[in-house]
Amino acid sequence: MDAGLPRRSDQIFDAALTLLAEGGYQRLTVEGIAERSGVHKTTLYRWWPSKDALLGRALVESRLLDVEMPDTGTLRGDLEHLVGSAVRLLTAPATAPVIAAVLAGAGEHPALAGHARAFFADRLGRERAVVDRAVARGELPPDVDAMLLFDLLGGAVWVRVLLRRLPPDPDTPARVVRAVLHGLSA
Amino acid sequence: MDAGLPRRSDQIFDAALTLLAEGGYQRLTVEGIAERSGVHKTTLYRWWPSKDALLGRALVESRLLDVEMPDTGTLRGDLEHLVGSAVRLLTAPATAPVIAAVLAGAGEHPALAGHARAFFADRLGRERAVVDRAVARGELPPDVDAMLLFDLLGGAVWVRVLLRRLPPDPDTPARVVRAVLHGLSA
Amino acid sequence: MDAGLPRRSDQIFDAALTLLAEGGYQRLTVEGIAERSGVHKTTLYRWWPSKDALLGRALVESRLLDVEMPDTGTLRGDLEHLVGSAVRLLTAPATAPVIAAVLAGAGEHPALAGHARAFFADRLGRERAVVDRAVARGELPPDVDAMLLFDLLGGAVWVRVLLRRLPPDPDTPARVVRAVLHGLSA
Amino acid sequence: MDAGLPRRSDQIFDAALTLLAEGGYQRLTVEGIAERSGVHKTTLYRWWPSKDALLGRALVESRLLDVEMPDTGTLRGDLEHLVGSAVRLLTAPATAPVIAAVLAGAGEHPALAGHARAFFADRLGRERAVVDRAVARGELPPDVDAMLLFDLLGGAVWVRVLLRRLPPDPDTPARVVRAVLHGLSA
DNA sequence: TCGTAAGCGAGACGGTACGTCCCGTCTTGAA
DNA sequence: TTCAAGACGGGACGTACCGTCTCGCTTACGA
Repeated sequence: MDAGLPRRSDQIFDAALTLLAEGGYQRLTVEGIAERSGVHKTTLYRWWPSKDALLGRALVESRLLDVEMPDTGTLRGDLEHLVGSAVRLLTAPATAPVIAAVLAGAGEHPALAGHARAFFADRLGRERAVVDRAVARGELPPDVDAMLLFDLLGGAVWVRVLLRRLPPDPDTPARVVRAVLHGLSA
Repeated sequence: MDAGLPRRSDQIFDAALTLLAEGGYQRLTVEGIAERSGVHKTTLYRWWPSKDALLGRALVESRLLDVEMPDTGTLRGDLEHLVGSAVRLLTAPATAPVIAAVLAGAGEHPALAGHARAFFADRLGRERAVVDRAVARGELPPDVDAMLLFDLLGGAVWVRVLLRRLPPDPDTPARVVRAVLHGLSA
Repeated sequence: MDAGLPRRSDQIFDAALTLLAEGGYQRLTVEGIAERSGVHKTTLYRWWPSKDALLGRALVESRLLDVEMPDTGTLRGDLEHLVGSAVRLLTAPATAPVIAAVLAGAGEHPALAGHARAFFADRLGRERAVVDRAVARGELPPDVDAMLLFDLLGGAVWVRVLLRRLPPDPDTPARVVRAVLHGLSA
Repeated sequence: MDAGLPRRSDQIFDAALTLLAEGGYQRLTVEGIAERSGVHKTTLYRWWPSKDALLGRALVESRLLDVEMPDTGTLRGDLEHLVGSAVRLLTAPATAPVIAAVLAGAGEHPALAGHARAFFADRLGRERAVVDRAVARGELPPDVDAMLLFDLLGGAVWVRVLLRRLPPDPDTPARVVRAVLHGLSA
């Protein structure tokens, strides 16, 4: 896809994500990555200008945060699937610490924030297919604001899991989807 | 609330928040706070175990993140007001970096995360009054899930402002509130 | 005499000079000094801006290169004594490597060169006493150029020992002194 | 003299000596020579085991340090000429840093030291002609110690120029030669 | 009122990580 | 097959903060 990567880029990315998940962004150090991946620190700086650049690339290269787009035949089914995926991403031991760390770091590190933004943009692009099918089926009006739809869904999951730290609840996807589709007013 | 604070705690808190706003969490250093507040580094460590603890306390002490609860007479009005406040909090130069920094730190420092959680819980408690009035006016069903309501609103704002970094848009509050009240389905 | 020195300056200076004698200027590293002296590298940089500054100070502080000024009663005796001292300084296992390293380094490091210069100036000042006594005894004309005298003596020793690497010869002092006092012409 | 030299050895030697004169031994780097001479670093290491070996060879190849042997008809004239040459060699912008660098390197690198020693030996060999003529003219006794003669002259110049860093003085050659020929005693 | 203890300024220190420079070796691909 | 290009492991550099520590001064309170 794009040009050069160091020979042992796999070990490097693995090391970066593992350390990130283990100790958070704070304890993710270039020297740690070097040691863990068996590569010299100098080599890391040869390829990436900073820890963040390396991490961003590692996130893209690993398919860790990829979400499969559902096609259940109904909008409700697709959305519940997506919400479930989001909850899983935010809670599974393999992914939760990575996401938490990236988004924690994004606050301070513009580079990380950029990566996060690109991630969301890409995801939204793929989510639009779900919306398009729903519009074709007449489940959503043709002028529906797809971004708002996913922001409501994703934002709620986000707040509940990461900020409120609510315990997992199997009903959450259904309730959130229902609220977004039909509203909460009397 | 709890006991001791050093003599010049005001200067210290000011210094901390100012530096935070100026340079982000990254450039908020204990030595910087010490220098800026005319207090010795040792003194800071005497009173707070870490930078984050100091910062957490500074946030509580300053009323920077306080939000006034609206009472416009209609649910829609109250909610739009709250969404507007949230957007402002997340974008105003004085508060945005502070929030970003807190959430950055929260990922790594349980103490800060606790502060953040408490902040959300407290806010929700005060927001319930808005919901109660709406229920009394028949604008919301009595069994409405108030937390979900505010999570949808807040989460969408959150995602759009912090993760997607959308440019400010005066229509956002109205559109988000309408979507949450009436749903997006056809 | 002059102000601050770190607590363990003795160990530091010892470490510096030992490493210098052992491995030459090349292998004299700040990290090596730190390790050897049980002091942290940061501490060294707190007190001296560079390796050279530290080394210069170490040379002054240790009295390694001090030479006792003779007073044998005759000029010839005094000078032979001084030449012998110089030869010894340039050949003794404890001092030769240090001098070699300093003067090797002086070529590239102005700071070291400055220290060397100061050393020679100081030495010359003390050597003048020998000349003054000789003048008083009538062994030297009152307008004798003391610096030239010692430069001839010292320079010859220098060239023979360090540049020509001649093997030690017990007659050298006498021959050099005689040549300088009476000349070589027919 | 000895076998192989890389194709662009001229550029390489030029680059080495230029960089040496420009920035001193310190800033003479293999990578710098490679870049400057348009040759790859690997090539340099193929032909010379070290920076110093390369430098030594470059010095021999360039005739930079050659000194023409005078024949003025008098010993005093010849010697003053030689002393003047030495002073010039040690102070001229083109040669001074080279000499300083060689002697810096000589302390640590036997190869360079060998070059230096050979240089002095060769020089002395050619200087003997001056002495022989003077003996023939009766200006020096037949058993004069030629090496000592030149060591006194050269050493004094050495000390004054390199160690004491005395400012240039047109009288120096005459005074030094007179002292060496006739002595300093009353 | 006076001593004793807490608060504080001052700053040396060990320590971790940073990002950089250059060294000398090793690998690879094209001529 | 040779040799350019250059990636790599490695060592040291000098810097920024961290959090700990010891030392005295001063301020205030309680006996």
